[in-house]
Amino acid sequence: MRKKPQQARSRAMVDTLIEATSRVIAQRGLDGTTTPAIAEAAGVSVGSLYQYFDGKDALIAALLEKLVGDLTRLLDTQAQQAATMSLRDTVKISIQLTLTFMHSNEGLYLELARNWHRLPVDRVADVLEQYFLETGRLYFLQHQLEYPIRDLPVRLFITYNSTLFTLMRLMSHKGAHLRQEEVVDGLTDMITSYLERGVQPQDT
Amino acid sequence: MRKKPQQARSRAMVDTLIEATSRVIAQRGLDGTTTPAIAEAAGVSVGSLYQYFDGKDALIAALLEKLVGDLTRLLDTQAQQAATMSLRDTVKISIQLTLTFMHSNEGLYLELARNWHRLPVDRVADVLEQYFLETGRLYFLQHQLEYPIRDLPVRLFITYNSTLFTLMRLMSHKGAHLRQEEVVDGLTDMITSYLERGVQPQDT
Amino acid sequence: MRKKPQQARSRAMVDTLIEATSRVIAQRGLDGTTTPAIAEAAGVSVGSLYQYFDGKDALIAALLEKLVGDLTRLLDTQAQQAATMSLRDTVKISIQLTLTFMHSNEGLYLELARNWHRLPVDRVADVLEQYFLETGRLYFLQHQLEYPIRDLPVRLFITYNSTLFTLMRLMSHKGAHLRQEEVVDGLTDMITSYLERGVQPQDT
Amino acid sequence: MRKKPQQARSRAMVDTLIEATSRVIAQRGLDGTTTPAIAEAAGVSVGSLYQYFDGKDALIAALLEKLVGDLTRLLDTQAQQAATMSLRDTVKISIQLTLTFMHSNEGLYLELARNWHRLPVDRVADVLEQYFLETGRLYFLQHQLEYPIRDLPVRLFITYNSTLFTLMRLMSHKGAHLRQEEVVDGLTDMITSYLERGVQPQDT
DNA sequence: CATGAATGAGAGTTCATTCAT
DNA sequence: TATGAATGAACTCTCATTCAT
Repeated sequence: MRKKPQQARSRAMVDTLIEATSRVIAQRGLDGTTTPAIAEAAGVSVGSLYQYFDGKDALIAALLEKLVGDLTRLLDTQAQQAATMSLRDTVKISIQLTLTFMHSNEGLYLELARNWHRLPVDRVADVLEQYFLETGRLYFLQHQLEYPIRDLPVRLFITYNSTLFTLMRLMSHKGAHLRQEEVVDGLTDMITSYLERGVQPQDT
Repeated sequence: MRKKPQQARSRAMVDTLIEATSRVIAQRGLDGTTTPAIAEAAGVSVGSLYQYFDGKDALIAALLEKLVGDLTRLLDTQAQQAATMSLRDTVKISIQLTLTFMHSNEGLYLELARNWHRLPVDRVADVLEQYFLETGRLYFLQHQLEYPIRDLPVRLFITYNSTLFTLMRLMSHKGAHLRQEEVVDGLTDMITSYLERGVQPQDT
Repeated sequence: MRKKPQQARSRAMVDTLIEATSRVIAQRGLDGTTTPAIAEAAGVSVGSLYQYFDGKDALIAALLEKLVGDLTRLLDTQAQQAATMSLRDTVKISIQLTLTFMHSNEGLYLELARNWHRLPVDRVADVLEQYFLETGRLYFLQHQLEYPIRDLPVRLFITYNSTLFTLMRLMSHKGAHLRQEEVVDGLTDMITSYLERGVQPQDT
Repeated sequence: MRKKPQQARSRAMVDTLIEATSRVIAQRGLDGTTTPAIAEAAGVSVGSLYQYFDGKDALIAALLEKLVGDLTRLLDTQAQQAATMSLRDTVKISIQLTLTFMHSNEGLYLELARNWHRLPVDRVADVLEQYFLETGRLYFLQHQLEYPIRDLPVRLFITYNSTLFTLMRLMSHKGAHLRQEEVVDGLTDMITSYLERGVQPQDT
């Protein structure tokens, strides 16, 4: 960001620009996200964009940073609730939440997820991983499972990538011959039982 | 395609161009794949490119079409062998094969997989699905399992997308703190047990 | 200049801006001298810049005007001393003074000299010419030379341009294979003897 | 240069572009020399410019390179003639030649000389220096002067910079109160006698 | 058929200047 | 009067595509 927003309308402009970037990405795709398009969507001149951001990439990075914040807040709430439920319910609700999330904002997050390899997603990935680790920890505390899950990092890596991309593909399906609910249930089943198998048997 | 390659020379040209496209995508990424770059890699003029293809998209479509063919041949062989093995072995070998495949051709297929949403991948997805369905059918025949698996399409959709994208993410990891073998084993475990649970109990 | 600085505050602002312009030119070169850069260097908003100056060019013109003043004062002192010395010493000291001058202020004057053709330098040139004419006049008075030098304007034009640009080139040399002292001595020699040859022989 | 000109019209294009650059620099100054202006002057699209040159700088570099060639040819001829004349005549003719040169091509070379510090002029400077050294060598051979001039590099540096910039300033003078001929004669006088003083007295 | 020169729309970016606050 | 947000013309450069040779 080039300028520290010192006036009230500056902060508004920053938000407007990030918001415009969201809309453009959602509506025109990442490839159609050009500086003119963003400026137009924000109802602002190109110059203004460069007053506040070093360029297109910086703008997208800021959007992702904002996403990190939003996600953190969302997941923090979620993690609390998750701990009180069964593993299966926790998993299912997480999957449904992800699906809802990806549908929100005109599919913005879907488009971002699709293009993960072209974006600075490390921070986002960290937040997600953190969420899963924390959720797991709380879950085990709650359920009095003494030993932590075996190979937790690997299991998390596999499960959240499987979830994310399977849902992504599901949403992209044109001739949706697959019912959304079935896929969610299938994923829930697959992941729950996989995670359960990682739970160490307690000593007797 | 503008002209049917009726002469040997023409077919050679078409192949050369597709092959050049592969190399450029592998080496410079999909975004770096420009028509001049392809023409140069093919040792041919841009004009010739347009003699045989309607443009860049048509060329990439042709490359994917060729990939469909290659994949079909590869998987046909694979399907035969798979039928004789246990489900777990079948799954594991499929995953390993996928990994090898993605590493081959200088990472061409990895780059294609990453950019699936920008490419006409429907035909490729169909072939993969077909393979899994066929493999499943043969497997059940071989193992005398009377009833087909429950919700087979859903299970296949979930498993191959999970596999594909988890491996894709694994290969893209820079600070690879995850051991490849562990992830393959984890995926194998998750998928095998998920599929097994879809097998209908036989009437007694 | 838009407003006559009638208040002390205003005059201070004008000076601050001109001083900031100096620094920016010296540090970033004339091409890198932008209005935002000047405003920032002055610790002032761009708006204020335009309160006191019609624009960038006006600011630079004001800087040159200030330079005219500084130069006048500097040279006035110099002219006094010069009159008491031999022609050779006068010339040498002038050259050395020019060199020192160009090195001062982080090379500001060197950068201005390099870009003379893009700047309103007429006034500066006039002052320099005036100095040389006055110095000459005093010199001849002092040394009881009845007749003025022949073609004085031409000789001055040639000598001060030769000095200025030769020194400028000397300072810009990267692989300085020429010793500064040698060049100063060479110039001194060339100019002194050229000027001497302009001195009219006195009637006897 | 991006492309080796393989077709005849390619070479023509390269020449056209360099020639257009010349005209634009001469007519609009170096600051007004933009890629659109060059393309327009060449009657060509911007794209073509980038087919043959890496950008504006490369184009200007090519122009200077051409200048090096032209200059070399011009000076080679000159050097031959110079050797047969007196030192004074040689100097005078060189100065007049420089003046003519700077006036030619609508003042192109004047504008280039003015902006020497922003251009890659090393090659040009080398050629000039080479010319002076060679001319000197031939001159001394011709006139049977046994010993070479003292401090030749310094004297050349001083004389050609003095000449170049004094003439440059002369040409830029608006209210030309100085007669061109006078300045040329003055320079000739100054330089000739300066060089002569560098000639070593022969042993007797 | 093959060539590669030529095109030009459009992208990213900068900065002198204006003007509402 | 001071501010700095906003502007937009202009610039450099890219690349898919066309078409004369």
